[in-house]
Amino acid sequence: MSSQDIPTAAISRLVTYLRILETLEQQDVSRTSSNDLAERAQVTAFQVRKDLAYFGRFGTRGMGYTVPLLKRELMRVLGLNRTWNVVIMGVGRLGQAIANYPGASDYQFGYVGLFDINPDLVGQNIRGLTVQHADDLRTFTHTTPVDLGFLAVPPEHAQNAAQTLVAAGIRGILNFAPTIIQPRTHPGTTDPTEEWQQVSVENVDFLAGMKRLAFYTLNPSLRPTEPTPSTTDLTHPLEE
Amino acid sequence: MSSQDIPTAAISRLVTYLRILETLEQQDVSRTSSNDLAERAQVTAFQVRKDLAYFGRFGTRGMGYTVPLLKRELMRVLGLNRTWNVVIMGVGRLGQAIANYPGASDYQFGYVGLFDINPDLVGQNIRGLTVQHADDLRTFTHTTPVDLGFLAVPPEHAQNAAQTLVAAGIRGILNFAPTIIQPRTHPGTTDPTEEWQQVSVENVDFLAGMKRLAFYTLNPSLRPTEPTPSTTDLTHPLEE
DNA sequence: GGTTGTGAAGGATTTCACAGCG
DNA sequence: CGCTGTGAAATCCTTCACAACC
Repeated sequence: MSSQDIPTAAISRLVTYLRILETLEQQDVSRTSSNDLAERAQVTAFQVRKDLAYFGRFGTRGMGYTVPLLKRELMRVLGLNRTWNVVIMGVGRLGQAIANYPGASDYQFGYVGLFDINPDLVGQNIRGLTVQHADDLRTFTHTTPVDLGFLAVPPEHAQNAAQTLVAAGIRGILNFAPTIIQPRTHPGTTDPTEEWQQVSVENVDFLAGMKRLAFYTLNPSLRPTEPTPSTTDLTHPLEE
Repeated sequence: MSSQDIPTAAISRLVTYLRILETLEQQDVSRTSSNDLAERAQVTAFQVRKDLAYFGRFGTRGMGYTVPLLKRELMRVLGLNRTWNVVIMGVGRLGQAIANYPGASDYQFGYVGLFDINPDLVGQNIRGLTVQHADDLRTFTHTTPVDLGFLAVPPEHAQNAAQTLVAAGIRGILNFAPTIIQPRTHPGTTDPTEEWQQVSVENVDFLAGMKRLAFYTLNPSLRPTEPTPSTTDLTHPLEE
């Protein structure tokens, strides 16, 4: 009950709220409300308020939320007000697409190194960075602090590549490979290794998304229903 | 209580189980168990059995599951034993990366059309397909049946592009843009339009994953804990 | 003996109603 | 008077224990 009482879904929603606030800010909207955010994020207003309440009190009763203020607070909560040094492991087609994707450079995410095991790629220059051999990652992290590793290798190499990242001291992995990274060095081992203990892995899985979509397109009735509180809190449940 | 009682998380896990079964089949492993699947998928064996039970009885008591049989059943459940005609809306860098990503062509997902509104791209040939103008999608669907649309346009065009897909009769959208697609034609409208009623949207969101990773790397204590039932069902809670 | 399939218990998340405050 | 913040209720999902069966 002590730690670990913030639902992971809440974190995903915070990212969504932040995105909405950025859009509002661009449109010079200065104020918003839990109802407005809820509608745009496709959740209930209760949910918005509860999610925010996990991290503090950011609104003004009777008034709502100030867009720039709430945006700043959410960025702080999510850790987006600092710089993040990122290496990409695997610079084939996928890794290069990631390196070139615009938007990652917002929020001070910066690519500081590109690594691969393919001799044809090592030495090549991509986006101003020279591709280095994966074996040199460990030495690299001695001179350059690296916070996150983006894993874009073929699925059969993903576990090994992840181990290379962890061995180099990297504690956050964004896994693009369609496979599950096991938090242990040796497949048989049951207890996670000490250094794996602190590693966070997030998955971005195109193929899985495709398959989920196939299922829900075939079975629309099993689709989770989007909440539709008519604009207001659904006070006046019925007239009485 | 009748429909809509299968957790969405269960569907994601089925995709994972299927992937594990494919790996096992490649390694000529013919049998598995809920314990084995659980360990590989990083869930509990209870969870595996419950997830499968939503869709049928696929195992043999005392024996476990037959890999090819369970694989076939999961493919059927997920709708992966039929062909899916896909169009890509938006063939900039991201859309082209998607078109070239290997693995999508498994399971009979096939790209039948590429669409964009950029005159520089329209007419170009990519992977054997000629890029067409988005305005021609509707006519296109009259001659070629299209099941799914992959949305890879810049976020500010995503809502419009989604509407084009839906207007053309497409009922499944895989959204790669970092934005939420509203299931309605006009922003103000509260009731989803008739045709949007049946549309399924799945999101594949690289930037959101990056931000969630930042949060959990900064707050490892809030990370959801992976279940670790020692290999067996955790019978013998303690010796007694 | 071993492993699945499942109703029931337990826990976690979401929904709610309203107190609290500008 | 309006909208947030929040303990309590309701719901949903996961875990469990064990019956069923090979």
